[in-house]
Amino acid sequence: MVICIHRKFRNPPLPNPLTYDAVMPPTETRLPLNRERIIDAAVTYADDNGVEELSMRKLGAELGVEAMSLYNHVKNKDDIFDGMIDRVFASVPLPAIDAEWTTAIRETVLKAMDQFTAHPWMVNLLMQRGNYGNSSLLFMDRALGLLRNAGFSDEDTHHAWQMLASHTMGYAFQMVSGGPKDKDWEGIEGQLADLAEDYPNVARLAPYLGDCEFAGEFAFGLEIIIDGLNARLH
Amino acid sequence: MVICIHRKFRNPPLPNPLTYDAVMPPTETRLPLNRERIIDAAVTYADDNGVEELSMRKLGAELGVEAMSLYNHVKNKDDIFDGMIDRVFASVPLPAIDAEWTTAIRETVLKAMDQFTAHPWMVNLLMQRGNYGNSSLLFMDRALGLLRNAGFSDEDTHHAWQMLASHTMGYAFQMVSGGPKDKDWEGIEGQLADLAEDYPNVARLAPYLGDCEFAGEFAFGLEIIIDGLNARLH
DNA sequence: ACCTGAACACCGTTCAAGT
DNA sequence: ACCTGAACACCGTTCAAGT
Repeated sequence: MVICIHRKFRNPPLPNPLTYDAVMPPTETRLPLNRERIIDAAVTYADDNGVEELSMRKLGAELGVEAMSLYNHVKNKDDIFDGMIDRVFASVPLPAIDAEWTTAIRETVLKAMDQFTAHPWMVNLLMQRGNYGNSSLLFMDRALGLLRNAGFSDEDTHHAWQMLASHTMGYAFQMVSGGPKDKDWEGIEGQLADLAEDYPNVARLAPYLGDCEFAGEFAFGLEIIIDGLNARLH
Repeated sequence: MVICIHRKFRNPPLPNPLTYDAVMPPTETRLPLNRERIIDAAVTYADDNGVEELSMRKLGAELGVEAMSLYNHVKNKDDIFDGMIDRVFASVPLPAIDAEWTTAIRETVLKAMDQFTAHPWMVNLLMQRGNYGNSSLLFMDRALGLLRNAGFSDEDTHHAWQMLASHTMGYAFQMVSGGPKDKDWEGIEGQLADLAEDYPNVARLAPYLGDCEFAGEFAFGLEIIIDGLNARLH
């Protein structure tokens, strides 16, 4: 959760005013608003409540400020979204550019997926905003360099990266789009049982679709892709 | 574009009232509103203007009706979204369940991709709504049956399908998320030239990233995946 | 049965006004 | 320089009222 000192001055005093005054004297605890704090709060809020719940007014409240104040530090809501995307990309460790490519790319892709699952709104934002921030460019540059150094041609480097990115985004997508939103899974499963004669294969594979132990699935496909690319390299 | 007869009665008369009266006598041309017509209009509107532009009020206007009338035939906006998704899935030809699996699955996946590119909003909606409508279930059931009949175990069938679906959604995703939205491509390319020393690999591969002849890319990866899956089958 | 206007509780964003 | 209140032009959705 975002720690919001500012806000406390607008609310009733804390249970123990002595500790309160001692720990945070009003004048210096009022840390100034800035872009970084806004992005931080937005990421946290989206993690906790979903991006679709994020609004300028709520974000302002979270920071103890009116919505309109945000516009002094941020261009608009899309700018905040771009900042959130960049923040996530910045948290993915960059691949060593001259390592053995199969293990290095596997590691990198798995780390990226970790971040995408940790921030389920990421894939959504990426789709509507694109990914041309500094962090994403740097990340991409390193990955391309790794593939190039491994011996892929320019064209095949692009092919390989596109394929790895698609696999990653595709799985992240499936994870996020997950289940039906409004209807409960109970209803769906009951429906599946009822309609087993209409969709026999879906019904039989429902257990796999349901629990969907995700990491294993993703790694399975990743190996096939890496193997295929490696075969084409030699 | 949606043909909207109803609306004409709220607007100034057509240039030639004689033809007008002859062709469409007011009483019977007023085709009643229903779910299907609403979904139709929504698909067309989203194709033309993007989903983010679609609102109940605009959709109503498109149909010559107030926004509130829509609620007589549709639960809410999400219900419309679900209808749109189902409509697209219904337009993908189902795979023959007992054909040779590699050619059949390739054909099916490519046809699905055709629809995803024809309706760029599809991937977006799918992500926020899930895909458990009748058409998508039927489509999925056939695909799973095809893989099962080819000899895959239940578990491998699920793996294979998940992988193919991820590849498809991932590429569709990349296509949709395409370029940066606000900033113009000019600016980005100029920036890339300026920052060639920061992102040398991105800069060198920019031509591939830019034009991105999409279908070839997608097919390239699809072959690798099909080959890999086939190897694991035998 | 179907459509409507008015209303409610929200949005993102602008702008003049405050300190 | 930073924050604010009021306002604007939009949302999705409900509901009582019309036919």
